[in-house]
Amino acid sequence: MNIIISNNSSVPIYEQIKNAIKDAIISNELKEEEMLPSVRNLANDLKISFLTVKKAYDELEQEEFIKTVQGKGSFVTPKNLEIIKEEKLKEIQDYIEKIYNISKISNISEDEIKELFNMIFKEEI
Amino acid sequence: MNIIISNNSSVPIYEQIKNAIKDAIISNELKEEEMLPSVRNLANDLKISFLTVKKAYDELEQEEFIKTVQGKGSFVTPKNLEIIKEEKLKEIQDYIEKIYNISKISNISEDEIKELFNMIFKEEI
DNA sequence: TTACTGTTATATTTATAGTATAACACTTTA
DNA sequence: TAAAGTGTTATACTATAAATATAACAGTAA
Repeated sequence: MNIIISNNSSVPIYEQIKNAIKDAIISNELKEEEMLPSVRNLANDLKISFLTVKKAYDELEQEEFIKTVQGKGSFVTPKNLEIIKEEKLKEIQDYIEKIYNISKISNISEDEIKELFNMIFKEEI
Repeated sequence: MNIIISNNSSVPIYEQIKNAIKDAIISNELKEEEMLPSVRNLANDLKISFLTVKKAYDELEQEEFIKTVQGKGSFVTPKNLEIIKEEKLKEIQDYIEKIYNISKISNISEDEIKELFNMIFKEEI
């Protein structure tokens, strides 16, 4: 698994790790029941403290993306893909609502937004 | 002008003020050359330190939304509305790109997104 | 037993947000 | 010119979150 973190980002390192692992799970790069890197290994690779990795793993466990067992390691939770998809649809909905609010305040038409939308979605086929 | 701030928000107070004033300028609630509340007045109204308001005003000045003159006050910069609109379109574009990335990773179809989009944009007419 | 896993506790560093206070400087108006 | 309103600056302080360092502890598997 390829995790890239940035020190300069305003996003905390543990959040960056969380997001990278979530994405890997959702895209099936990390499969169900698969073991994640150990907190110490990942910490060494990323040149950060293992406590930072642990924080990321702890939160991923709370959100039920992974399951950690002392002495064994952390593993991807077998999860209903539909549930994850619902969560992602919710995220997209939030973004669309933000776009909606900007458009209302700035007097930007729905057509202009659709144009942008089509541009971004078509440009890579 | 009506500014509502929240202490609990993870968004810093000075950012909340910035956003509220930007929105007021963009929606023309605050018109060109109009004077903003003084740092002390706004600070009193919001029950916060005037330094927090000043920080918001300083950044708004850097972004050229307002112009501050010592001894006089802060005023809305006369600004090409097209430039502001371009900035807002850029913001929308960024959100659409985020949506695009989520959809790629999560295998969510363009049609599903369009459906959400139409739902949100149509529901308030 | 050894070498992996994760866990916990304590302390420290760093950066950011926000506050408090006081003194100072410019502008307007009576 | 004085007063009252603007903004400015400097210093110090508090609170919080993020991240680290270190060390000791505990479970698992070969």
